[in-house]
Amino acid sequence: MGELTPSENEWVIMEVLWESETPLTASQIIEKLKGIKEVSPKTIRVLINRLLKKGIIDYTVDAHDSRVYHYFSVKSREACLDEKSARFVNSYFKGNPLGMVAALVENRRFSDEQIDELIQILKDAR
Amino acid sequence: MGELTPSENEWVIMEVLWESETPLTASQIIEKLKGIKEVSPKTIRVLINRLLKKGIIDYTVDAHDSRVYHYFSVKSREACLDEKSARFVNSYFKGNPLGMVAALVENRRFSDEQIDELIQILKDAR
DNA sequence: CTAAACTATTTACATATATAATCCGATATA
DNA sequence: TATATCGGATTATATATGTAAATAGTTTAG
Repeated sequence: MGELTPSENEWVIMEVLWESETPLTASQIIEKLKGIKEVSPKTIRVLINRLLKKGIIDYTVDAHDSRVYHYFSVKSREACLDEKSARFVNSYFKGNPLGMVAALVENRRFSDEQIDELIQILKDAR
Repeated sequence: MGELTPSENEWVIMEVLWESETPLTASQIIEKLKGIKEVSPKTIRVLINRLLKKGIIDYTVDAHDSRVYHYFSVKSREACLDEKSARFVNSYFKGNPLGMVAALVENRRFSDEQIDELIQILKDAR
């Protein structure tokens, strides 16, 4: 059935749902994406359906207004990120995450402050 | 014209070319992939053509045997990795590479030895 | 010389993805 | 009440990708 993780554009919707405390209607999602993502409401609804089909989100129906769906994420951001990252590192860094970080450092993707922060994170992880 | 970087499967071929000192014929590439990647020679030739079309590789013709192409990479592994990583981090970590590393650490993707190694890499980068 | 084998090119087909329009039923408004 | 609107579902189209067969030209083995 293909990928179990959100595609790049589906991810934009997931961010909205992951941020929200409560389930959101399609209209609410569309509203929150105004300005952030220039994409047609029609497209957003299709993406929502694909996420449903993938089992990454689900919805509830309000007893009062049963014709509107309230969507919520079933899969956590952490789980999705972990899958995405694992696949990425496997495909392009021979499964070695250290190679990825080394490349980021090499390409100066981190500021000095971030490097310090990272060193701290790593020390804490030991 | 779409992506300028190799797709996941195209990447497998790129690894072979990046490793090689000299340009390789399709047959040589196929030979090197024996055992590593279980994919039809037909498929490999299609992937080679797509890489050509993307401008990621090119070929030369041997004066003696002009009907055989010798393929070589035009784009470095580093450049491709940098593009891939930038896009990945932008899409899934809001452009913050630190978030990615933090997630990898969080998920225990590094051994203690690797963590030490990383700390060293980071210190050297400062 | 003819047929088998090899090289590159073209075509094919299924799935994934980005993007959006159409359709259909319900509702709200003129 | 008639119509415009809104929500969800379905259909559509183009590109990217994985995967491989068909085609055609050249070469080499028999």
